[in-house]
Amino acid sequence: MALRMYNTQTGEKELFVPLTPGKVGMYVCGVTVYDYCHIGHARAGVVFDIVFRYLKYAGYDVTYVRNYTDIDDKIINRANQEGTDYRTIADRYIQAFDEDMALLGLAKPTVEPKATDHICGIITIIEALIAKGHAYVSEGDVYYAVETFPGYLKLSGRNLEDMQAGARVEVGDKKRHPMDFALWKGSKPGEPWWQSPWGNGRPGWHIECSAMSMEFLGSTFDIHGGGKDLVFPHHENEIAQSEAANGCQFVRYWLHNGFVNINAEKMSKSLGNFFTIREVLKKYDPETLRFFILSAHYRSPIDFSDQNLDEAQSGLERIYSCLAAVDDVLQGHAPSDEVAVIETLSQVGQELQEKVDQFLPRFVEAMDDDFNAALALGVLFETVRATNRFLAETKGLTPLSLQLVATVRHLFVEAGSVLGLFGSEPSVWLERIKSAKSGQIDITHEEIERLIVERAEARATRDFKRGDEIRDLLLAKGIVLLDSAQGTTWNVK
RNA sequence: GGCGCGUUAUCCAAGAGGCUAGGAGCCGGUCUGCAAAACCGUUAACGUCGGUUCGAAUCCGACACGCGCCUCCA
Repeated sequence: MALRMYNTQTGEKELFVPLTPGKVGMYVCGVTVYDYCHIGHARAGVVFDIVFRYLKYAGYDVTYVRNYTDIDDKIINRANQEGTDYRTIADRYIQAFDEDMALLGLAKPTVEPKATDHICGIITIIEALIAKGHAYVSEGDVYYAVETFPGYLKLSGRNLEDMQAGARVEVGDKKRHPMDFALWKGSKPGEPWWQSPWGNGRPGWHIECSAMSMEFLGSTFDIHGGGKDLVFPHHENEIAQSEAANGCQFVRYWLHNGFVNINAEKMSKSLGNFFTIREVLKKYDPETLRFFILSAHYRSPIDFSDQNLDEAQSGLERIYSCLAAVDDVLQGHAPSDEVAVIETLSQVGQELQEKVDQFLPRFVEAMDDDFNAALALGVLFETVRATNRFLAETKGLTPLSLQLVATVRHLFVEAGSVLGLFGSEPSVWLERIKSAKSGQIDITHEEIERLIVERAEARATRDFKRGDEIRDLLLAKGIVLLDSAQGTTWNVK
């Protein structure tokens, strides 16, 4: 099987063949840095992180470019509100973005360019567009004339007439056609500006991506990604700019991730139903959020809710618990490289061996099929079950069975490196979840410990009534007691 | 109005003509003084109505419901 991916432009899954064998150029629209990122940004970030990681895993030499749009109306507005300059705002939210994405475990792209570092490239493209008759100057602004580009709207499969029928487009008198869009905007007093052949001004939205992708990936490159909401107008406009200026195909594969919904409705700023990554991470572990995002196919919508996050956490805990048990077994029982003498596996051992043998082929098959991470997770869970069963039913681990368990561990590390999961020490991660939960209770650890001791004493004298009373008391406060041969520990419900 | 997408068991969610997806939950079991936790096992589904086919969640058509884009958006 070979990698196939869904191309928005054709509406089909296509076999991936890079422009240059062994190499991939990939550009993903980052963020406009004027506020903290929300869960929708988290999804886009994670989705294309997986694409990036999987391409590398598949052996490609990947150049991954993800930009910061650090000059824009929204940034300027925000700066005016706060009585500061655009740079302060942009830098603040670039830093916040970096922090959020690092928490979510995103690998660093090869390059993370800023629009304002590419003003020259932007001006060059605009000049070329004007020279070729695709753009025109109008009172200090420069606009792209959409009617001059025959392929306009080919990505979203629409036409200009239909678009205007529902028209909520402002007809600016500076524009020749209502759908024309700004490449360059003359600056008003007090606004940031750069010198240009058309006077002082700043770039419009869209053009920065054409300039930066061309700078780092060339006129034609393999993959361009972003959220579905960027298909129109952002990506259409990028195509129009780049293809008209360069006279060649811009992007070979267009990838778009689905939305994050709240109660089945798109999360968006205008609806006011959004959560920032920071807010969510106060309550949930970042890996839980990442796991949640990966539990659905990247093109489907996902519904963000406490219940769904809780379920994701339960699932991830299941995997980490299994890995913790595996590490426990492996600790002190380093599997020897010597092949065991004549030794055969038990029935459950053979079943696990089978899962282990199928693991990578099935994982790769899932990921090859348009990055189906949800299916890939299914493979992991099946292996977890087989491993748990093997561990539970195997007494006295032989060299062969230890080797098997060690292989399981390696496979999870390998798959985890592609999914950006299981980077933590399992026992540490589980402990962190526990302590995070304990932040939400109103009883001190000392008090809990005192009651546990009291209960132990009661049980020692077979005063089970008192013991159960204490257990119920703690349960009412959300504390679950875990009795074991080694004593009693506790957890938050 | 134009264009597009979706509807899978209690919930989340893969799959896309015949082959156990998976997770959470329920229930049963192991363990326990009893529980809990953990682990094991188990259950159930393809929106409605037609059509194509030996065979349809899967393909085709109609309908219903939900959603998205057409304005800034990941």
